[in-house]
Amino acid sequence: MKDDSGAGGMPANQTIRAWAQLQRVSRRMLERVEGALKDAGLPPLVWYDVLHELVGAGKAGLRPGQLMESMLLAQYNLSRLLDRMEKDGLIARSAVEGDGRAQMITATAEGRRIRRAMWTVYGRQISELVGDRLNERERKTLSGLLLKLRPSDG
Amino acid sequence: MKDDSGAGGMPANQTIRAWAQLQRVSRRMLERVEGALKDAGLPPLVWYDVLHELVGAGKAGLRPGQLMESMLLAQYNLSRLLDRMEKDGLIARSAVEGDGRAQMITATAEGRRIRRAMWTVYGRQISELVGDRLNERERKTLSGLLLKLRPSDG
DNA sequence: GCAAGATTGATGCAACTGCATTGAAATGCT
DNA sequence: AGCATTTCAATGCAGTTGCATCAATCTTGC
Repeated sequence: MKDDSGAGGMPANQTIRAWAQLQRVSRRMLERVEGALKDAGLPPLVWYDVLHELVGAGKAGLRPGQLMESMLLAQYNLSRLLDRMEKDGLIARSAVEGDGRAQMITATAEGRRIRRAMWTVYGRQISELVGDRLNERERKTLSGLLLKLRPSDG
Repeated sequence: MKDDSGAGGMPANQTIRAWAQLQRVSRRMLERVEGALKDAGLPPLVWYDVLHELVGAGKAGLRPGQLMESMLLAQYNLSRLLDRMEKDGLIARSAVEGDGRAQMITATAEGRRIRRAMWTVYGRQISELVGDRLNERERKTLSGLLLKLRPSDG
């Protein structure tokens, strides 16, 4: 152990403070973004993430399992999220050749349209919340620290 | 504007990355903590926060409004959270002399006991997730950056 | 004193989440 | 081939959250 209590002990005050701030700030920013989307009459942020992944994946679309991984979303949760998005016509489910269990998810034209509309709101929020508050060096530093904090998969 | 797109424009890639990482990491860490509490048969993290505030407030307790502010919790949400905690005997509501609308929330002995039990799990998680991954200088840097990110109240 | 408005907290309802389980299809083993 | 196991996705149910609204009490201005 180098300076804190070390593995297994109780955290130092500075550690607790960093943790608490991280949670508070992250949550507050998220609320801001969700609020801005709602004010614009747009769907919640998680819809954007799905659409973003799907558009990035191209015409073939993605398997739910892939979305699960990239979005850190539970299986049952994703399943129902896709239900809602399908009902709203933003995504389509299609069967997979050669595997009757599997399915392919793609974004519809309307889904792509909504994604663009969401980005005008979402992107502006990110600019206001992060871009306008941290300069490039600070953003890099932050990214680096967050990378270290990424929980291990174990 | 100094280096990013400036107020109103769309965010630079580095900005988006910092934002996305912040959200991902924060969420993953939160899931870890919630999971650890659940594995230990303990209540969710928000219960800890309530108990922590109440214990910190001393014998007199706190008004729901004060809890709301310190916890960034919506009123209706807090109201029902307190219902559950009261039902489990961890907090008590009492009338306020001279204001029939108001109430005072205090932690019961059982509530204080549960808080301690939760802290053994929660504190260990914070150590593992933050203390063991960032040294003191890094934690300070992170805190400083997060302070800058704190959304304004406007 | 009393009506209008503000404040404090609760609640009906719809949407969402977490957990466990199920159903259906594929794979592996013999 | 035949049956157990694994994989993929959906679902029943209980708990939680968000939103709007309500009910009770207090405050203000007259």
